Amino acid sequence: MVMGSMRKAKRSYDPAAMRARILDVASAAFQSRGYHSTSTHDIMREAGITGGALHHHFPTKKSLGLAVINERVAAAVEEAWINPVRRARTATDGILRAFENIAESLDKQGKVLGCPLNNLAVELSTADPEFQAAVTQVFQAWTSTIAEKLKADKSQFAGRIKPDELATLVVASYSGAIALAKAQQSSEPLRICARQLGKLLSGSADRG
Amino acid sequence: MVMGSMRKAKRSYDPAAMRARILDVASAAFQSRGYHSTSTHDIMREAGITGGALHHHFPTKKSLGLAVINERVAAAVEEAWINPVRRARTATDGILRAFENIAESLDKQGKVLGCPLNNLAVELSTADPEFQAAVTQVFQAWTSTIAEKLKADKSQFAGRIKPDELATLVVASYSGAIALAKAQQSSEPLRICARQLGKLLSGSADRG
DNA sequence: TATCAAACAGGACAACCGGTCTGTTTTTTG
DNA sequence: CAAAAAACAGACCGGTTGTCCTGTTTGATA
Repeated sequence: MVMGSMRKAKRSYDPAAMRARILDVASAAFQSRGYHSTSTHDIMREAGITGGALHHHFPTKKSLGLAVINERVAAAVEEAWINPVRRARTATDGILRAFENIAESLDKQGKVLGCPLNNLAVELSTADPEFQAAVTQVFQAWTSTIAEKLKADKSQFAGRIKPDELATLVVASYSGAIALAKAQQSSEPLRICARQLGKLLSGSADRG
Repeated sequence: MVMGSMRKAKRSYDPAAMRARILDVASAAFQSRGYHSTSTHDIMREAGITGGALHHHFPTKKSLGLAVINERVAAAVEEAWINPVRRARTATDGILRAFENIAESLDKQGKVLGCPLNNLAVELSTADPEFQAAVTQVFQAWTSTIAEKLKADKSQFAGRIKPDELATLVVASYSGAIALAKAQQSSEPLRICARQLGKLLSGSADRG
């Protein structure tokens, strides 16, 4: 070990970047290993930071978990579902494309880690009221966006279907499908559910 | 503290009952708190046993977890889904009744703890291959039973629908619905999904 | 430039975790 | 009925966990 040439890396003193790096590492770790199986020391090591830095930005592990849900997980749901559905031509189109896009990205990756929201929802909902509230809020935004798009679709005349209920089924089907996908490490459940869901969505348009 | 009148409870030396009690406590604890959040000491204390007894029947925590999945969780799925669906008049009838029965039992209980299979599937599938295999097997038995019932239904003429795919959607919808129910601590998502799913199931019968 | 708070570094700690070990009691076996 | 095996009791251990504490360095402020 040559010590003479080793200089300590200077501190960057960029609190925003530090906080972002912690959230990056934490959200990735929580998704792949889960909240309880990830220790604060794991996060410190993977992020290359010390306990002081972690404690400064997130005094407790719980506060870090809440920040991951409110900032990273919410943003992920927005990118994968909320924005695509809003921009889509029709609700059905946006929903089925979201399924397909996620299924494709799963095939590209080696492992199926599951939906970050669903993972934390199942693990932490009953563990803590604050976690539950944070998770519920993201689910709510997700569901209501789909419901709004369904209402906006001109092909569905008012009263024939219940957009809020149909949106709930879509979210539930996706969450369950990705849970199945995680269990059998395959994207097939996602594609299967998309196909079957498509029948209901197209059927609702002309039958109600 | 009066010690003179205290007698040590005699050992029962009933290994089957001891093993059953451990599985009772463990499966209940795993469902309400999750696998990783439940310590072996928790189980020992709640079951009123010592480390020696626990280690004798289940040398490792993992072996206990596998036994819970293979014996208790599998049995729970059989009782709540597999047997009711087999005995039902039609597949649609059995499926919707299973949703409704579970929703009712959730209302009776104070808390929504989620589906024991789904909980452990999400928490442990990526953590260990043996857990994944055990979970997948239960999912498989569940799905194939529904698919078989769908095939047996005379109202669905052959080729019009894909029973295996429809069964996957049913299981996924239920798993996701109960995840939503757990998140918002309400049985509503379950009832909503049952209603929406009913449209697809009845529609499949006469339209395909 | 002196002052002060924010932003880290890094060690320490009590509690806890899963697993092991030795010993004792009961049942089963030969 | 002796011997062996099974079924426990209960203490113990090394490693890990989340959190806290004391410094030190930097940027903001006045």
